[in-house]
Amino acid sequence: MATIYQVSELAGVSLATVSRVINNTVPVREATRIKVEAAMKELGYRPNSVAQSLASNRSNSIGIVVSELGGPFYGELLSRIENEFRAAGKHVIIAAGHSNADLERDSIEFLRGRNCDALILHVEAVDDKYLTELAATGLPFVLINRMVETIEDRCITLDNDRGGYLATEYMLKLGHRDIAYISGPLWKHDAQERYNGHQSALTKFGLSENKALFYEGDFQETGGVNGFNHLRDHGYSFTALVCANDEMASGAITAAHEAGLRIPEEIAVIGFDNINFSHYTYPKLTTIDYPVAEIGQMAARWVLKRVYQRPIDDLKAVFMPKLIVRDST
Amino acid sequence: MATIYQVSELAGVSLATVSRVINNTVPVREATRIKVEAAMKELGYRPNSVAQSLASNRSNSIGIVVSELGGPFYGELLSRIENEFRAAGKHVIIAAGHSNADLERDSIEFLRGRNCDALILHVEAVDDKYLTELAATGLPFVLINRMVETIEDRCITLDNDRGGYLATEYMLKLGHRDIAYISGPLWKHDAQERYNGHQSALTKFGLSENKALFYEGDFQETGGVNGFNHLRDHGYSFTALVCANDEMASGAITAAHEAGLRIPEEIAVIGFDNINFSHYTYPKLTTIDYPVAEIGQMAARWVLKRVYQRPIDDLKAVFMPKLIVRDST
DNA sequence: TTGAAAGCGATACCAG
DNA sequence: CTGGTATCGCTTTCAA
Repeated sequence: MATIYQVSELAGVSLATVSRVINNTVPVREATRIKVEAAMKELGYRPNSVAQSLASNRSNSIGIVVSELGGPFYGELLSRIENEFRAAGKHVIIAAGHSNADLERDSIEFLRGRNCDALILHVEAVDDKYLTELAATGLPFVLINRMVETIEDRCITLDNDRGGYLATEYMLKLGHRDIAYISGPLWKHDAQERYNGHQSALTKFGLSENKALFYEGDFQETGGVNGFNHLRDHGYSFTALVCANDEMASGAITAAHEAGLRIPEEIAVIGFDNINFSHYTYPKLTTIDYPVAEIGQMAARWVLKRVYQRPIDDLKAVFMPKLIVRDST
Repeated sequence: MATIYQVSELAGVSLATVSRVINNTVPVREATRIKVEAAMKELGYRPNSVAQSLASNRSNSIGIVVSELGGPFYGELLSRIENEFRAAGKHVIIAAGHSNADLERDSIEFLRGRNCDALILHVEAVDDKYLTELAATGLPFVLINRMVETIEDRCITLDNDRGGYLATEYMLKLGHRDIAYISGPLWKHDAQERYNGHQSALTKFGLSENKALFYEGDFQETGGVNGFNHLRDHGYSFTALVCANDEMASGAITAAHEAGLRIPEEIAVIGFDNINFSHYTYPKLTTIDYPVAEIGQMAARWVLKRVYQRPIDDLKAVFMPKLIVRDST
């Protein structure tokens, strides 16, 4: 692989000049530029990005930590982020945190070690203190789907509370009064917030929550299945089921089918997230839209603006969920 | 951020020695190692991986090109690959090729520019010639889900032909004779192979293909919807539908529901890939299993063995698809 | 076992 | 506008 030195030699200019035409930072005489470009072409030269990073102290890479690489939710998120950065000539390094504090910390350290210019984090297990201290180190990063007061300006969130409210409110408006709720793990911020929203809606309608109609799931499909069965076995009867995400809703629908119940006639079901496959279910799932793509894009723009000084004006920090009515309610 | 130089100073040893304890390449006296480690700890030292890469001409990063970052298929693939490398202290840089030759080439060039030690490619649009030449440059890479004879030893594939055969054979064994087929874009190797398998099965059973029962889709859900409607409008009637992937099968099922048809009583449907969400459908989708996780793992191991000389014995090149019977047939 | 010193391939400041 | 040169942080001979 040709080096900048060989190019400068072939072009008969100094090494510094070649660097200039590569980065076209300062003006270079047209004739010189042409000579250099010809030389680069002839040698098939491509700058060594590692050397560039070392010299400039910029890696042009952004680290991303998400819980899982698989899964429709993260897929879409990553996809959008990659797109945005790719267009800007940056690239992403991705690591999985698996919703586990140690692994999340590991991933973050790992990425820091790769000299990422910035990080985009979707971490659930590390505590606020860790993140606050991380911010104090000067490492630029954005936090997705989580609000930490001390570093509020780095948070891009969805109003999960509102989403939870919307879901249950919709059921209430349809006339349901016995509404079961399958939650995500309550130690996760978003699960807790969605649940809060659910409770608010009940309160708003003058109802008090029936604990027998609550189940704490795991945000996975099996959680939906188990939750549904548990509620049917141990709980009061209910005509509506609110699930804290689509995977669990899908599981619940499967379980309902197996129990021979008709949806939505006998039980109405609503999910949350509006993942790509939420309409694979039958009947198609009514859900709350989580604008992942937009949030991913915004996170990328935050970095572009704050770290790379790109001129971007509107940085939006809080996104609003939206009710998507389909056939399961 | 502390540098190796500061560590060496604090520890009272030479810079070279510090490097040795970091990489524990050559023996270092126990006492020395302890001094150095203490110094590293005190300074909160973490090696600068960029500098390491430049000096060693090793980036410890593996580039991956897939068609889309979203989507259940690639998600699982990436997830497994990341896992495997993470455990080996390597990391992945991911780029999307979007099934487009220019973008795929771009992605590859981009990754080469980042000095990846190796590449794992799931590319569909670039031609064999390009890949062959790429191999000739000395860049180590594995090709997933595609066989290019000239670089056969770098290919890890699924026997798509066999998979297509299995799907149709199963329908035939169930007694179906009017079997419609919704294919992927035929310019894609895997789509073509799966289709070939379908034809072989028909032939094997002494049937000739009815072109009116063929539709070329796009591997997306809408392709399944359109395909189904097209076949119903323009084709002969059929009792079974073979789809070249699960997304299209899901679309077809939706369309069938809308047409008021019962599955599998009136139309049996089978998919291909066995993506995570293939059982979200109702009835649950019968399909052909594509062992993505294993293939991802194998690709990672290929790299670990070939590029990083890790002792790994069994490198398997061709994987076999498997019939997964659920409720849609 | 350890140290000294020569790179790795760029960037960027300082002159000219 | 262009050239010279120090520098980035670490790896890797070569000697000692």
